[in-house]
Amino acid sequence: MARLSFREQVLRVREDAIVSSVNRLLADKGFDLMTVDEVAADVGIAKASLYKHFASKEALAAAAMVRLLERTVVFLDQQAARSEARAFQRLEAVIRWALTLQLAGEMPSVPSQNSTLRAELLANKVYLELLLQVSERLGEWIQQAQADGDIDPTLPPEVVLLTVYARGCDPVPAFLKASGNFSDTQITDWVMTICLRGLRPGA
Amino acid sequence: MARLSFREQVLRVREDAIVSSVNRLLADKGFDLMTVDEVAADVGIAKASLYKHFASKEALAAAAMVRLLERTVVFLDQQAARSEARAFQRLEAVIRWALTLQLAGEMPSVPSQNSTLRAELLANKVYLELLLQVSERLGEWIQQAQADGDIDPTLPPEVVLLTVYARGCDPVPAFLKASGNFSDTQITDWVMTICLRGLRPGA
DNA sequence: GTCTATAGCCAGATAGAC
DNA sequence: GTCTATCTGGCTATAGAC
Repeated sequence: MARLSFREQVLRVREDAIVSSVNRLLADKGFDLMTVDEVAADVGIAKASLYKHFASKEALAAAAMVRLLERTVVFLDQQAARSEARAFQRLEAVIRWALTLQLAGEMPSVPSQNSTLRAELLANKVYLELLLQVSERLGEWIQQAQADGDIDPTLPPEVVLLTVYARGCDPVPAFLKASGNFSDTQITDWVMTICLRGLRPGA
Repeated sequence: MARLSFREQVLRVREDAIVSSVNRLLADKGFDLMTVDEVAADVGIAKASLYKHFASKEALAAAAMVRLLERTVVFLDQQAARSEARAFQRLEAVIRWALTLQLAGEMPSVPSQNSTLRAELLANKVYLELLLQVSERLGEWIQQAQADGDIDPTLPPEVVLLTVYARGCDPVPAFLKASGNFSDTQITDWVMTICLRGLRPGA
């Protein structure tokens, strides 16, 4: 039993290494331009070995998305534990975290246009359940923040939620970073400001 | 000479039909998922004929981007003619126009990640010149709006410019439209509000 | 479970007749 | 310039030995 457990641990470590590579490549090139050959080369194993762990390229991307959502749940737990914080501040922290991930090149991007990928994600129960959980918890904070007068109450929560999610694939931070003129902190602050207060002058 | 001119006209009409198809397919599926076979089928000609007009798939996309920029210049001219308008109102009109294009499925999307496409665009002098012209004219309006106190003067104009450009590939409008719960006008107004005033309650 | 080698497919691009 | 037919390369996925 100890030996079997050890093997399982090795398996998990290897699969985690695979998902890490996929995560980075998805952040770097996106799903369509990422090739399974690259993933295999990055992990350092043969392509056929990859397919022993994951059934398809879509399954690889799904695993990366699931891990992202799992980490998001952990982050939401941490924020929920800040009993002194307002809902708005928690949302602010979530957006800031997403921007940090993106600037670090760790935010996987999966185009919603790809139909085969979309189908596989919608058929993935773990993914759907996590996505639902994250959306519901963010939705509660959004409504609380609206009740607190911190977020425009005339906006439908659905619109606010999508706006928050969209920070995960906002092209602006990457472009600003590529220009080389600004620090990550500056970029994050500006994008946060624009998201929360808009382009108009502050109060 | 009249006959040659006629032939040239036919040529231009055909190429315009090609670019229109490319434009729609780029808006619908994006560059990576768009296939040249689809373009040919949509136009109603053979693939080989397509290649008599455009040298590559990248050249097709570049032509669509050039046409978009040309139309943008026309729109900027119209706005510049509104002598009573403030710079901020002109920028507002530009963003609204971009959102309208997107909701109509006429905003071509070319991922900045694709290196071959990127290389071809950066080698395209017409494209670069138009992009520069648009950026400079928008940049002037942005600085004017900042001087007028309509846009936060602490934001670098470069950041504001990228934020404006990003409205052209904002995934939020399409998602809201796909939900089927809102009209195009509502969607546009909300995204405009969020872009200009942020998520915070209005003044 | 790991590898090498390859099947199968699809998309970009071209040849050559008309 | 338009077509049909084809080439070529790259990518997903798998076969089969170890």
